[in-house]
Amino acid sequence: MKIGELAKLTGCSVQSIRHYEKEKLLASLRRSDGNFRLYDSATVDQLKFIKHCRSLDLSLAEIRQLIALNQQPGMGCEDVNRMVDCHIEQVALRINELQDLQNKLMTLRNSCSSESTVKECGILQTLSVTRK
Amino acid sequence: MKIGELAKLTGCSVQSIRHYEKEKLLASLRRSDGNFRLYDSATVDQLKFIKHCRSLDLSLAEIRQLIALNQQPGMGCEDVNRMVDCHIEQVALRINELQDLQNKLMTLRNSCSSESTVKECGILQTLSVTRK
DNA sequence: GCTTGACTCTATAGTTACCATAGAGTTTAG
DNA sequence: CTAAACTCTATGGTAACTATAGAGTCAAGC
Repeated sequence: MKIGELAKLTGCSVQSIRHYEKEKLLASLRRSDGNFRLYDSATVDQLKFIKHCRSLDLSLAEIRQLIALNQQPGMGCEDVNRMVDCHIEQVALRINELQDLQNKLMTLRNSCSSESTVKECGILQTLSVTRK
Repeated sequence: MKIGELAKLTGCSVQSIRHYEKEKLLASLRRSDGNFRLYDSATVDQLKFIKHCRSLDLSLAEIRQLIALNQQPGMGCEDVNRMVDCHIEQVALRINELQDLQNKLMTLRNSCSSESTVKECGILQTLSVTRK
């Protein structure tokens, strides 16, 4: 199977696949006589794994780690748990930041009525004031 | 005042200031004989304005727009209002995305107990399964 | 006068996970 | 046999900086 078919089967773009290969998430496999990448069904599964991880916003570095861990079946999986825990924490932090931001933006928005001119615009005035 | 002092007064890094200049958020002002940038107190205010906007996660392009608008005092400020509204919406969307992500990550995390081995790790298994 | 240190200058590379493009080669269908 | 569709590599772009290199400037102390 060539890269285009793999892309269709997995929903990844052709460039992503080449990118993952460069980043060592996919082994560089055989090439055809004309130097085209050739894949089999195992790659389809691997790529779906990667896609699934990406949908959870895991970084390529983290995914690389998971793949490596996956090849040590006997080891404990605390590292995996830790990674996910850490990720959950990061996301929680980011949500809090954004909620703060949301509040600030709402306050800002309320400082101007729509019929105002730039000169009197409460938003621009607020932004110009030095605070905290 | 040279760039280092401006940086200290505003809490921006020296590089950021140069970056803002390159991005046309600050006018390129006078230079000293030795080609050092020279600033006055007006620049301090301008930079504080920019910093305030950045703390609200407005992009440099949006800030550039606001600065331009600010120079048209007679015009209506609907554009300003629209920009802020749009931003609020974007942030709300992002928060929702992250909350979805949070839920997925929690579910994933619950699929593995800490004492497991890689081979049996519920997380890795879950990630390997093709879904949806 | 000279040196040392602190400061500044420009230009460039790196960050992240790709997307877009150029220019070339390969394969396949008509 | 040719044209379309596909693939290849290499490069540049995204956002808002940070970090670095290598060079120049300036003030103070000896």
